[in-house]
Amino acid sequence: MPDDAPTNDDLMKGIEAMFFAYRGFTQDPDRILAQHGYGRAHHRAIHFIHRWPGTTVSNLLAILGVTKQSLNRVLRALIEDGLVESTKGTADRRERHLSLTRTGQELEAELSAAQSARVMDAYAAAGPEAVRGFEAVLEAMMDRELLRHYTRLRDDHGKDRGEM
Amino acid sequence: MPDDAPTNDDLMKGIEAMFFAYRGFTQDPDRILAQHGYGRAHHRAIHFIHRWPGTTVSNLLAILGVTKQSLNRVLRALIEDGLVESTKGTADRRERHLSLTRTGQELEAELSAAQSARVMDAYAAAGPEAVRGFEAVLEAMMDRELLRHYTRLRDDHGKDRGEM
DNA sequence: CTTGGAATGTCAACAAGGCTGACGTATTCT
DNA sequence: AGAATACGTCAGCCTTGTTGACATTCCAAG
Repeated sequence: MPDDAPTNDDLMKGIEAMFFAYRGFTQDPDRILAQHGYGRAHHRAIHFIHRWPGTTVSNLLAILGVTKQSLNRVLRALIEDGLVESTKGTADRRERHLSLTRTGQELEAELSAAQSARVMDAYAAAGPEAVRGFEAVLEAMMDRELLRHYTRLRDDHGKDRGEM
Repeated sequence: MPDDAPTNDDLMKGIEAMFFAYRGFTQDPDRILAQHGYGRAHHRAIHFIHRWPGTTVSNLLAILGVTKQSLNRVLRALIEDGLVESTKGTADRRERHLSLTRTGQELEAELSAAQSARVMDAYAAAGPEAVRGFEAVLEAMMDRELLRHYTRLRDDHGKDRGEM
């Protein structure tokens, strides 16, 4: 009965927990990125390109929810440094398909290892039951706009399988 | 048995969930702040001053984990705009004790209402069991350094009760 | 086949909010 | 008396977001 009506204090605690947890969440990647002269924006690009290799610039724009000028600055650096490869589309030659080079994959692995370790530790400490709850709450809290674009991308990617 | 070993894909999903959820989490406050010419940094200051009225600048520095120059810029604006009040300490007159003015409390209430609504909706959608899991995982994911400072502040605040 | 719009890149300018380094001023502690 | 603390401030730099404008290439529809 007291469960279905969270108090203001409960909500405050949740809000502060999100703040402190997000700090912890980004801490380790931030350190690694700084060593390479990159920031979080580069991490996000690298992450989603790794996750959906061959995806286009406009897909990335929709997922990340930033302007093309902002993304382009980041992408240009990654391409110049040889971490990301940009190839013209075959079906539609206006599109650029993005993928990680060998070097890019190495950095991605390093970042992913650090961040996953933190998440894995938290999962282990809280237990599998808690993890399901964690994911359920995050799911309900997500930005609907970005999520919509992301699920669309996932579906498109599924359809594309075998033709690339 | 499969539960105690999250796959790479599980971790990836968790990582992306944190990204999209944090976006959702900050979305509504960001809109309100923009209308007032403020940003997230102002929100964080307002939040913690509201939470611990009379707290000092160095406490805030430790909790937020930023430099005094960065915090000062934000604080100066809030004080000049009449949202935050800074008063010299009585015990130690080098300290500045921060509190929200009437106007500051109004903005805090507006921000808090928006953010709490989003969190409350997510809690309601996921259920009370999930909320406990959510908090357990966040707890384990938190930045230890900031958290240490924060719990110290909470304890100090308890001891101070009645003398301010 | 022309024409509108989509996908991309780029230049310029600006703002928020981090950072470092250096310096000044009360005030307290030793 | 002198060191250390709490705070404020100036100056400059970086990343990452923004808007606006313009060019190119290419697809698709009239």
